Amino acid sequence: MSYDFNAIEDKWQAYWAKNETFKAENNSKKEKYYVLDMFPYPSGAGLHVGHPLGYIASDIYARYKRHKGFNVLHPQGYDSFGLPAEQYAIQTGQHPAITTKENIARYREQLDKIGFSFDWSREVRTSNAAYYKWTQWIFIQLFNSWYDIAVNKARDISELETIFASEGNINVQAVCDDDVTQFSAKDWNELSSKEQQKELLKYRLTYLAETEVNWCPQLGTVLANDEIVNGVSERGGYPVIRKKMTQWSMRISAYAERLLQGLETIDWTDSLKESQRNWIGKSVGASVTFNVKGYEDKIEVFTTRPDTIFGATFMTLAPEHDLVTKITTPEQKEEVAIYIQATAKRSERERMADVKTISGVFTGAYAEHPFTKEPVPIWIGDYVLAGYGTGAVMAVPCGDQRDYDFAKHFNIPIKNIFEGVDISEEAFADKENTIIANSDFLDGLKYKKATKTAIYELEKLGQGVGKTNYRLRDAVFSRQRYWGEPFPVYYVDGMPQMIDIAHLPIELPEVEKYLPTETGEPPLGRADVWAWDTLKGELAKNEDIDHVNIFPLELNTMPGWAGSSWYLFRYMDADNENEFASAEALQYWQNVDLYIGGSEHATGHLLYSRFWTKFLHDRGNLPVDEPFKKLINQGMILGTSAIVYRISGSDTYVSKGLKDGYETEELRVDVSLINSSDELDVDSLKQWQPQFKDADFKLEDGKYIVGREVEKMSKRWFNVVNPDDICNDFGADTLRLYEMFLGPLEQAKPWNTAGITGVHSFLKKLWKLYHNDETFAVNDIEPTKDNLKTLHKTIKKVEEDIENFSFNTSVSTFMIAVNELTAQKCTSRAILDPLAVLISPYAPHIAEELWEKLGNSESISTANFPVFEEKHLVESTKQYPISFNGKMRFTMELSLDLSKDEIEAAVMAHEKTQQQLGGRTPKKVIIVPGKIVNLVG
RNA sequence: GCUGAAGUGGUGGAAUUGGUAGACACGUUGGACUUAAAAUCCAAUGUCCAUUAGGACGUACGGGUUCAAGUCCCGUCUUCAGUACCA
Repeated sequence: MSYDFNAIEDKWQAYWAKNETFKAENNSKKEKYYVLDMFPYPSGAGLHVGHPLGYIASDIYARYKRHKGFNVLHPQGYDSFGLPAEQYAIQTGQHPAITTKENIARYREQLDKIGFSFDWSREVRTSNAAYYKWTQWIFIQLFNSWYDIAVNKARDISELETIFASEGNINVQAVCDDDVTQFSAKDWNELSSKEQQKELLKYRLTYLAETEVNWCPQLGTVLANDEIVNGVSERGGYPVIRKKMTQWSMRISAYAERLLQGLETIDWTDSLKESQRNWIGKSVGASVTFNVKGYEDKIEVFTTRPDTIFGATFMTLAPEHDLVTKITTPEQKEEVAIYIQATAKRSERERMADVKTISGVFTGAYAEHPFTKEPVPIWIGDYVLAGYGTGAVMAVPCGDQRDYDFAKHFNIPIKNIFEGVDISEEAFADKENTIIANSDFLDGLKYKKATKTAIYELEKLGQGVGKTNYRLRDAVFSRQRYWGEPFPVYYVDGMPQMIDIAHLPIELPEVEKYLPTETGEPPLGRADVWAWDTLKGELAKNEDIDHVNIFPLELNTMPGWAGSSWYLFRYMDADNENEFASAEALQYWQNVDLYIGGSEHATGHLLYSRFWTKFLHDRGNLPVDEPFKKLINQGMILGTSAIVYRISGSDTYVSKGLKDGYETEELRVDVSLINSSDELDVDSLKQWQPQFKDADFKLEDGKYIVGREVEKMSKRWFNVVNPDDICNDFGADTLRLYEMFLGPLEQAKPWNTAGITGVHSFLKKLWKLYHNDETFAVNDIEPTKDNLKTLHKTIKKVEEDIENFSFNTSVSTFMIAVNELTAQKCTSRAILDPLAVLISPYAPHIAEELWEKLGNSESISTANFPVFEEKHLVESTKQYPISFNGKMRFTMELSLDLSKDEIEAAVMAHEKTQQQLGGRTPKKVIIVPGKIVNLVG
């Protein structure tokens, strides 16, 4: 009876589907455990072997936790809105809804083949109206909220209106737009309704504002900061320009401090937390106001070094700073205009690439130093960024290298305010190891005290205040695209109004042309879309908003991260039509215990979902304020591309070993045409693409050898390996084990099919352990001591491995166990029964099959097992000979099932006995739980 | 530049806390079975010296601590990832 993996896997996948084996119950007395994968974009390319890596790891953990007796929620779904789905639809000329549906069907088929224990009854798709109804609902909640700094949480906007009506905004501490001015209750009540709405918009957590956005003409949309990499769009790599547009924004900046603090409470990797910290970019310092000589205007700067204020010998403004044109003197006007034009021409990317060149120009104007009242020349320089702080700096050349370089370049005086520090070569940026000098009342003080004193004195003058600045910007939330959630918004007299939640969802209309436009006009704005009759008709039923026939709807759509920011909660109660999830479900499942996904979402999805979670928590909609308790980043599986070498200008391809004799160019060819020793199947290549049809090949030793390159797995490099092929040839259990065996979960590693036979033959050996040629060979004889030792050793190691997420070493442990038990000719049920349990999280199909043959009625996947619970004494005594001062001595290692305290007590007793007997005591005893290392004389 | 991670055989990678470095697997070599191949099984496989017995050297490099270092400390080099004029 051979190991027929295809039949076994089909059988059990059908069984699991039919019996809904992995359906999680919302009402359970068991302890809950929530294991989640980052849900995929259903792109047209389908899954490659890299995608399931994280899913396999989470599946092992989910299955393990079920065995441990937990009620495990392990759902899956699709992030089906957003740019990738739409780009694919554009390429294939089909409607995104159709391609998305097809892609999802394909993904599902591929996922099912691998045997995941997903609870598909809870599947979510962000592009389903039943789902995005609640995305729209959350948007409305954000619109109806403001952030109260006094209580440090979001509150209902109606409460703010009440405050305004009774006392104005004088006592309100809120996160709001910069241009908010003070008003009294009387002022407020005298405002027109429209003016009041305008004012409230400055406080709402999602608001409409004319902002400088990152506009990508090729994609026809704006992009968030995290969607731009090195100055070009993350998707497609197209140029991005700055443009002013009226856009919806999310006031995530209100949560900057809490997003930072919350990192302390969650179990994520340090590098990921560090990325979020950098992205939030907290810096503590002071805001200082400089008066401009001859003008009423003031220049506000942010500095982290108010202690160095006496070293400020000039100021630098960003070329885009509002005051530049106003304060520039007539003599400098031309020079300044030329400079501004030149910098505007340089793209963001060029500016970033070229940080060495120092450029700037003097405005001719002077500010006044707040303390010395001396004139401070005002310069413009593109090293000052308009987007950070106030777009202006007080330049302290002695303490900041950039200011120093700028000053040297333009011969601006440098004043040394550090005692005994040489600044003739470079600035002195060290805060800690110096004393301030030449600084009036700051003389003789150290950094800390000087900072405090400077802020105190500035506050006394009314020219400064201690301030904490964050790099985190509010997130632009509008996209000029078709394939996204419509906003539940219409406009009356230019002011946004929320559509009543009774009318949700606002469904995305069917359109003929969904391509983006280069001008920024949203696709929904095209005339043909005004067949949006369903919506209009629906809205018209409500007399209050009958005027949607006259007043326009919001035509932008939401960005890709909208739906993914809260999907984890929808899984808890996926079919609920009345709430995004019921209070009971949310209370029971709380949040995700284990989240596995790629690190590329560090500053996007993972930050936004934390933000929405905190917001919904503030508004009483969630019991938790962090979405993901523990997070693991799986490393990427890379492809190994195959390269052929074409002799330039010819149709002749030369084998790798001969290529140095020619001038060649490299072409990538499909990796499936290559065998395990890098030899190319020339005939298949000729079939593969027309360009190779009549090609000649220069062989070495009768073979064409290709070059190899490890790079990202991608269709365009022809290096994609499809998991379906692996499942067909070796089985899903082999694929699962092999992906784990490849190396540590979190590490990037190239896919290489070479080693897969080792894992596959392990499964065959496992099968043979339970079978004697044609018959099932397990019996009820007593296990031997060796049998038990092998089993218990394996249980201990596998449990440790799973808890530590070192799945790769478990596979080795299984191999050793099977080899040992085979050598021991073990046929005892008492061993082979628990062994099947142990392997089942990794290789569930074969485990189920063996488990059934063992005569068990219940599915191995649903039963709880004591095997992971037992504590066992592992008897292993090793002796290591070591050399100590020229004499042979021994160390002894004992593995005991005792706590650390118990071991300590035992060692003390041992020492005492040894002393009483006059024997030698150990020189050193190292104790760790479960083990003693005992150095004896 | 800064931050983080890492550097171990021909290859992927093991080695909880300092305690037999190279588990396990791939590959390679030899053997068994077979008419043959595949499959399967067995043996060898860090490097060097030695016929053997055995010995020397070995975890990027240079130092240090220790009875004992892949692991800890100091310095250097390299690679990968993230980030970047953040005032």
